[in-house]
Amino acid sequence: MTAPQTCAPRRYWLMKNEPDTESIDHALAAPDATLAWSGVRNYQARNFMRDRMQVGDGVLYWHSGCALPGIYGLACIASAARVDPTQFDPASPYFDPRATPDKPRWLLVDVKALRKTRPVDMATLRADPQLSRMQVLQKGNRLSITEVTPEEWQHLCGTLLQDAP
DNA sequence: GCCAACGTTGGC
DNA sequence: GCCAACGTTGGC
Repeated sequence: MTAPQTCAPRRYWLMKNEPDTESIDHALAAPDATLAWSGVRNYQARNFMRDRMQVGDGVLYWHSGCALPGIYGLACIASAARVDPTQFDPASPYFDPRATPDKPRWLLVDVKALRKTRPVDMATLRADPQLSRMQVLQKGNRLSITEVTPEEWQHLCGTLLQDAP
């Protein structure tokens, strides 16, 4: 017999962003250190936001498309999923002509940056046997949002993401 | 800039 | 509903 799920367990996420314009530094400098995570155009990632994310979930803030992709900060989910307005904006690179306000296709969440970490790149992650199953390390992974297990999160926080000695 | 992997599209 | 072609992602 399990306890009633009045309070669902916290989950953990890895969220990729381009550091040119939306680095952990940009996020920390934003009002309330919070960014609207717009531009997700993949159904699986959208469904994570819609179905599984909850306010307070932990986030590994990942920089991608840069010299050294990896974890650069810690953040948390700061809002429920809501309609991503960039899908309706013809001037936006994320414009989706098939989306209408009546039938929106894409969602976003607010992400609140908490702090920078030391950079932890993919080679470092791969060198840790306890992290070998992280989705971001799997061949062919292209998802910009992946779920991190509580074990991976705890392990990371206890080792690689601790402040330098 | 390359290219493997994967998602999406659209003809049938 | 199949599946080939195409586009995109993102590490390298």
